[in-house]
Amino acid sequence: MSSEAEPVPGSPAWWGNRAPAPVYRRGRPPVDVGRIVGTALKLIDEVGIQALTLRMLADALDSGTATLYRHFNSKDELLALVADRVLGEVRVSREELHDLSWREAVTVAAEAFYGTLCRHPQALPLLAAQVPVGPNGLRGRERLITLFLSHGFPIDLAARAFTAVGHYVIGFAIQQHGPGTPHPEEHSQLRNYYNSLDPELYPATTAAAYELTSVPLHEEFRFGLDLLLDGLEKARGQLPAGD
Amino acid sequence: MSSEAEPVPGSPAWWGNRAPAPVYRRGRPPVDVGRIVGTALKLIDEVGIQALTLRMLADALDSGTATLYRHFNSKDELLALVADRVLGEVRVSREELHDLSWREAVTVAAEAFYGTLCRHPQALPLLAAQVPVGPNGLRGRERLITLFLSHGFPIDLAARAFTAVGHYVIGFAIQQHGPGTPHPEEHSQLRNYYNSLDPELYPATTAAAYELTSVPLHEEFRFGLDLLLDGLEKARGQLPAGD
DNA sequence: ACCTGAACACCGTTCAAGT
DNA sequence: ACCTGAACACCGTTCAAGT
Repeated sequence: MSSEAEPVPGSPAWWGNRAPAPVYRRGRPPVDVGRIVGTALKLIDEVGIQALTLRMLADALDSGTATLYRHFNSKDELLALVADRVLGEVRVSREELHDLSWREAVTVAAEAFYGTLCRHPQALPLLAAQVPVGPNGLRGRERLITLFLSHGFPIDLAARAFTAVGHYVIGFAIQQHGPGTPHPEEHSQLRNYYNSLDPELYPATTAAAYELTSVPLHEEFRFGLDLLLDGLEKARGQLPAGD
Repeated sequence: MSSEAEPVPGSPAWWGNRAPAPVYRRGRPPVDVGRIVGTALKLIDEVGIQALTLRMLADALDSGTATLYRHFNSKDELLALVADRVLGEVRVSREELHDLSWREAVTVAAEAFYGTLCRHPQALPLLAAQVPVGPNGLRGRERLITLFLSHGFPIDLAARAFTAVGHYVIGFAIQQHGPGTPHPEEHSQLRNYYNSLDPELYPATTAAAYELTSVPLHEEFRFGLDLLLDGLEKARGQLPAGD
C-alpha cells in the first residue's frame, strides 16, 4: 500500500516528478495519482472498462477532467497505472512458498494471480494489452523467475516457463471473464445454444455441450495449469543435472 | 470464402434476415455484409482496432454511416462478425490431419490458428473478448473436439483439452501482439528496460533479460504448447483404456 | 422502398481564464 | 502557481428528408 512502491523509469511509471501535492481544494479531499487510480479501478469494477469516462472519474473525485490531466498525459497512461494497481493486489508471501516444492509454489502463485484477475474481471483487457512493466508487474516477474531459478531451473527454461505460465493465466482469465461475459447465467445460455445446434452438422460440439459449459471455472483452470506443470516437470527432468 | 458459411441462430449471427440486396447505387459497388466485414478487417489490420471509425469504414465503402446500420445493429455486432471472419481464415484440411497422431494433428491445428492470429494482430482483442459462437468459430471447435474424440479421448477430457489449447493459443497471441506492441523493435526496447533495472533489486529479471526478450516468438509458442501436450499425453495415458 | 445528410448526445483533450 | 469552465474536434447512433 502507501506510496505505490518505487518510481520506475520507462513506460508508464515515470510519475515520480508529476504534479506536486495539491494545494487548495478546501473541504474536498485532495486529488493525487493514488486516489485517481484507485477510484478508476473501483469504477471499472462497477461499470466496466468500456463505460469508464474521464468525466465520470472526475465527478467521482469531485473534480474536473482538466484537473486529471495534471497527473497523467492520456487516458491510456491512466489505464496502464490501473493495470499495475491490479497486479499489486496479488499477495503471495515469501514464507508461504518457502517450504513448498517448485510445482506447489508455482501453483500457489498462479492461483493467487488468477484469483486477483477474477476479482477484477472488467479490468482484464488492460492486462492482456501489454507487457506489464510497472513496479508491481516487475515485482511479480522477479519473484516467479527467482522461484524457478532457486529450484535449479536454468535461466532460459526459467524465463520461458515464466512466460508460458503467465500467458496461460491471463489468457484463461480473459476468456472466462472477458467483456462479453457480464452475467454468470451465460454458461447455461451457451449450453442451450450448443444444444440447439444441428447434431448432424455439429456432432462433437453437441455431444460435449455439457462438458464445454458446465465444468467449474476453477477446476478447468487447474486442469490446464497442471498440464503446463506436467510439461515443465518433464522438461526439467531431461536436463543434464537436477538439484 | 463465398457466402460466410451458414447463418447460425443466436449471438451475433442472426444476419440471415438482414437488409435485402442493395438496389440503386449506380456505378458504385454494392454494400453488403460481406464487403463491410472484409473492409472493416482490412482497416483494422492497417490502422488498429482503436482507430477504426464507422465514418472511416463508410468512406472506404463509398457510403455513409447511416447506411452501415442497415446491416448490423451496433458497432459491437460488426466487430463480432469481424472476429468470426478472422476465424474463417484458419484453414486446416481434413486430409492434412488424417495420417497424423493426435499430438501432431493438434499441433498443426494450433499452429494454423496461431498463424492466423499473428496475421491479424490488431484484431486479437476481438477474439479474446468472448466465446466465439459464429459459424467459423463453431466449425473450428467442432473439428478440434472431433479430433480428440476420434483418437480415443473421453468426452470430458476432449472438451477440457480443447478449452485449454484454445485459451493458450489466444492468450499467448494477444500478449505477444497486443495493442501495446505495434513495432517489432519493442523487444530490444523491453530488453534495454530490463537491463536498466537495478540488479540488486531485480537480480532474476536482469539476469534473464536476454532470455525474456530475445527468444523467437514462434519458438516460445511451441515451447508452451508442447508443455500442454505433454500434460495431455499424461492425462490420456492414465485412462483405464486407450486405443 | 431503400438510402443518407445532418443532427444529437457524448467522448478525450486542450487552453485561456479564473482564484 | 495551481486549478478548471468552457470550448474543440470527433465519436457512435438516429431519423427525417431525400431519391
